[in-house]
This record gives sequence, C-alpha cells and structure tokens, in this order.
Amino acid sequence: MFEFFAKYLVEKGGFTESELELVRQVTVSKKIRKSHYLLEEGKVSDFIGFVTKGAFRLFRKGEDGQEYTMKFAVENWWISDFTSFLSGEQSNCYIEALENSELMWFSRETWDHLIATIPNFRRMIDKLTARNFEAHQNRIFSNISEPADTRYENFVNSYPTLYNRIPLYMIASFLGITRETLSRIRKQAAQRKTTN
Amino acid sequence: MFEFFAKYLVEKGGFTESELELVRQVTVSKKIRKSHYLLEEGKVSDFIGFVTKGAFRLFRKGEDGQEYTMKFAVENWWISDFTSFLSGEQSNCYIEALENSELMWFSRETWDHLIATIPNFRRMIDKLTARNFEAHQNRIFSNISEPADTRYENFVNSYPTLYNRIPLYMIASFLGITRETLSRIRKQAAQRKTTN
DNA sequence: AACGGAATGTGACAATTGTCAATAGATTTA
DNA sequence: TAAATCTATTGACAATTGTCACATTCCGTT
Repeated sequence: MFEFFAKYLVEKGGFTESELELVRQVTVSKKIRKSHYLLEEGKVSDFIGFVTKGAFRLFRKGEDGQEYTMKFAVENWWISDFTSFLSGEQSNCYIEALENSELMWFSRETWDHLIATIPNFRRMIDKLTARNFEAHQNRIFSNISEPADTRYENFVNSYPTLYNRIPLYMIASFLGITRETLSRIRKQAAQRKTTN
Repeated sequence: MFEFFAKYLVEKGGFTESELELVRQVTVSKKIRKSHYLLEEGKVSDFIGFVTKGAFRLFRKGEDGQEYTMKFAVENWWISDFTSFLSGEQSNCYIEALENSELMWFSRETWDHLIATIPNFRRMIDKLTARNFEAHQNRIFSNISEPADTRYENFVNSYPTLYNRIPLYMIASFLGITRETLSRIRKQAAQRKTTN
C-alpha cells in the first residue's frame, strides 16, 4: 500500500522519486481490524498514521460516560491524537478502527526525522496544519452559529465519501446532538425532498 | 510597551538579551481605540499582533447577520485571523478593539523574518501552535458534550481575567447561546450560590 | 448632571432538542 | 442458520433554548 501513500506525497507535496525513496525506507505499514483500538485513553499518542484503507474515528468520553466523536479519518487522511503527540502527555482520546483498516505508521522518532531531513515534508505538513486550523475554526463557527439540521447538511456536503459509511450515532455525537434528533432531522429532510 | 512583550519572550521562550534586541529592532507598536477594527471581512490578515494593553474579539457574521465571537484576546495574547494569515486569502472575520488598546504589530514579512532568523522564536511559536490546537479540541469537545450552563461555568473558570471584562452578549455568542439564555443561566447560578 | 443609546434582565410563549421506552431492522458471532 | 447484539426509528412527554416584547440598568457623550 505504500504506492497509495506515494501518490499522495507526489500530489500534495510534489515529492521527487528520491524523496519518495527516503520516505519508503522508514515507513511501516500496519493493519488493524474493525473495532480494535489504535489508541486508548491514558496512553501517549506517540505515532502519526496515514490511512491507506478503511476508516477510523477519534473520540473522547464525556463526564456522562458517553462517547463524543471528535474526528473521522478515511483513506488519504492523517490520524493521531495530535494534542497528545505534540505535548507528549497522556491522551484523553480513543482511536477506533471502524472497518478493517491499514495505515502507514510513523513513530515520533521517524516523524521527527522526516521533518528534519526532507524540507518538502515539513512544507507539506505546515500546509496541512494550516488547513487543519481552518477546519477547526469552521467547525467551531458551525457549532455556535448553525442549527442542528444545517450542521448535518453541511456535514454531508463536506464529507461526501464519509457520511454514508459511518454509523449515524457517531455522526450525531460529532454534531453535538442525540441519535434520536438526527433521526428526525433526516426524516424531515427526506420528506422535504419528496415534496419538492 | 516593548518591555511587557520582552518579559513574555523571556518567560515563554527563554530569550536572551541579544535575541530580544533582534526582536526589538523590527517590532512596531500600534495603538487602536475602542470600537475600531484591526481587521475587516474581505481584507487579508497580513499581520500578527501581540496584545500589550486592552482587549479584542475576533468574530464572524453568520448567515443570519448576527455576530459570532470566535475568540477573545487580552494582554499577553496573540491576535490575528490565522486562517487568512496562513492562506494569504481574504478573511471572513472582523477583529474589534473592545477597549483602547495597544499591541506589538508584525507584518507578514517581519514575522517570517523572525521565524527564519531566531530559532527560539520558531520554537516558541511551535509550542504556541500546539497549545492552540489543544484549545480548539477542548472547545469543540465542550460544544458537543456539555450543556450551556456547564460551558459558561468552564468559560468563567478558564478565563478568570476575561469574563467580567467583556459584554455578556459576546460571551453568549462565543458559547453558542442567546443573550437571554445566558442571562437566565447566570440568574440560576447566583440563586444556587445564595441557597448553599 | 442629564440625556440617549447600548446592554442586560424578565415574562410569556414557541420551537427545538433530550429522555425514555418500545420496536423493527441490520449485522455479527457462534 | 439462528441467536444475540448492535443500530436506527418512532411516539409520548419533559427539559432546554429561542423569540419577541418590554422594563431596567449601565455608560459614554454632551
């Protein structure tokens, strides 16, 4: 599956053949089965993964014991608890495989090495970080300014390869509503469609 | 007011005297009066500011025309629309001075120069970026997992130097509720306190 | 000090969302 | 394949939040 990752590096980072080779040499591929965890609360997220197959979610447990989905990741997405990765402290998140999945796996040491030795790599990650910042801003804005039905609509439009692949109750918690409410929102949306 | 900034650089970044001098040479101080704007929608946020006096808020206008506060900044905080700064594209935000304020003002060129020439500066900003990421995560988690009264309580506890200095309707929009709801939450909280 | 506008508080009611319970459908596992 | 588990939907009702209207307080300007 390295070729899948290589394609990404060429397209997003403009990597050359020799740069790709440098990355290949340190890339570890890892398979993980559905419902298994890549990370659990209390452990340090000392890796970064690039998803080549499957799907993941990152969630936290609330005071109420409920699971709140912070993020999804499918093919071509990066996955880690970056907060824990960057601070080196224990994570308060879980990362769960939602399907049988496969990823390119980078330890903290490997990651730092790539950043330090391949300028293109750092550039790519800096761009990614900026995009991430923007996405966070947009999500916060959505949360404070839009009603639930609009948030769901936006979610579907923003993640067309994602929304019909993931259990609805996870989407509900991602949006900050209950599964029942999401059910009703979807029903209303469907009715509006047939009426038009 | 550079001394105020210098203190920050020493405490947070461990800057040496000679490094401070390098920063001082390129630092521009800027005053701005209450209710004036540091940034308006449609312009590019091509600066980063460090607040040495006063207070700011960064907000976006929603579809409904309402203003939604994305962030506050008081003394010792950085202020900019980082999304626009990082992408170089037009901002969809406003930055408003909430009091007569003063800041250390860095153009994009100056900023890049500081990052490139002072390793300590980049290190400090990298740390800051990591903290920022964590803060975003926590806010999103708060938005999707906590009821409004808890969010307000957390806000007060998290920003003790801020919450009683800023109009309530701005706090309400920051939390994603209406001013009326915030009013009632505060009333209930006060009643609980006198009852105990 | 007085005025006017902005900000906050409050009541009545509407709309939205949550909770609980029951059911049906889908998927996994033995 | 069948049983068990997980997921999604729905109804009835409760709780929360929003909307609108108006009163009150606060604050800056003259």
